[in-house]
Amino acid sequence: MPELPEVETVVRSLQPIVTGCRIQDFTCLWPRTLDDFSTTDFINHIKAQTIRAIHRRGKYILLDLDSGHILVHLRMTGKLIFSAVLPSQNPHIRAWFTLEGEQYLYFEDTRKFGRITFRSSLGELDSKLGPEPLSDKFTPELLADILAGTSRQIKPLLLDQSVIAGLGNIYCDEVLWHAAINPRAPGAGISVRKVAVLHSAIVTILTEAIEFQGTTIRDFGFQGERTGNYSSRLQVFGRTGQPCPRCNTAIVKLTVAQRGTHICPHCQKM
DNA sequence: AGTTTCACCTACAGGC
DNA sequence: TGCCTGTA
DNA sequence: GTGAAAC
Repeated sequence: MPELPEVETVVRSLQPIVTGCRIQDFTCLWPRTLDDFSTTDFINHIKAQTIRAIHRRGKYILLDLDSGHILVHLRMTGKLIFSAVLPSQNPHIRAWFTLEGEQYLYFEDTRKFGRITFRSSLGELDSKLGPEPLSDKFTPELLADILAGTSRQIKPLLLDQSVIAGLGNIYCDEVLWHAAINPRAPGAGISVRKVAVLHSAIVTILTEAIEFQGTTIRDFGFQGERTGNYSSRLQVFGRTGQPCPRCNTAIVKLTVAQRGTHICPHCQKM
């Protein structure tokens, strides 16, 4: 499940190899991969354009072209991989860009939830997403403001991409454990002290996860066989029944906002 | 506005 | 082994 | 992981 650190890892792995590449063609085997374009319309927008830069906004991969941008969202199982060959034996390849010089940027996606689209400008995307948690704009004061005004539960709030862009299920559980906050706690009720800890947990955990090239539980990978190494640093996610690293109480799994949620019932009391 | 449920798909783990 | 259910 | 539809 690619979240901010995984998407950032993909972007960094592709950055040195795709920038400067010229797009020759695009093939789509699963039409729904293209969000709101027919394959021919999409090709008309991107054809013969050069990829000038690759970056990330929230969980979106953005390929800047001479004119306009390709947006890629990996959702649950998507992978964007650069290769000189198209793995013909792989049944999960949904689409690919043919690049000049017999090279490919292919989109592999087991569950078919991932999406690719095109936008002339990024304004619309930017306005639907909340602040980047690793930008200077994301201050403890901003987080305090976000939480102060709402009775919404903290976990679904942090997962809402229009509130903060980039957190997903894994890192949400991790940061809440670090700040010792119950995932069902209303935003407005959280103490000033815990908000400060939560802010620094968000920044440090996302930063460290990027350094470890993300978390691989099952599906996440990039550039062939490479996988994330942050799995070994997880404190609560996927550790049901194991001792809390802080107090040794057994980690419990519950459901919050329809998502599997891992907490220490002692550290994260309501 | 906020919350809940469901749909979108495939693979795999666990129980029997 | 194989089916069914639940979960990512 | 996300968006639409329904309370």
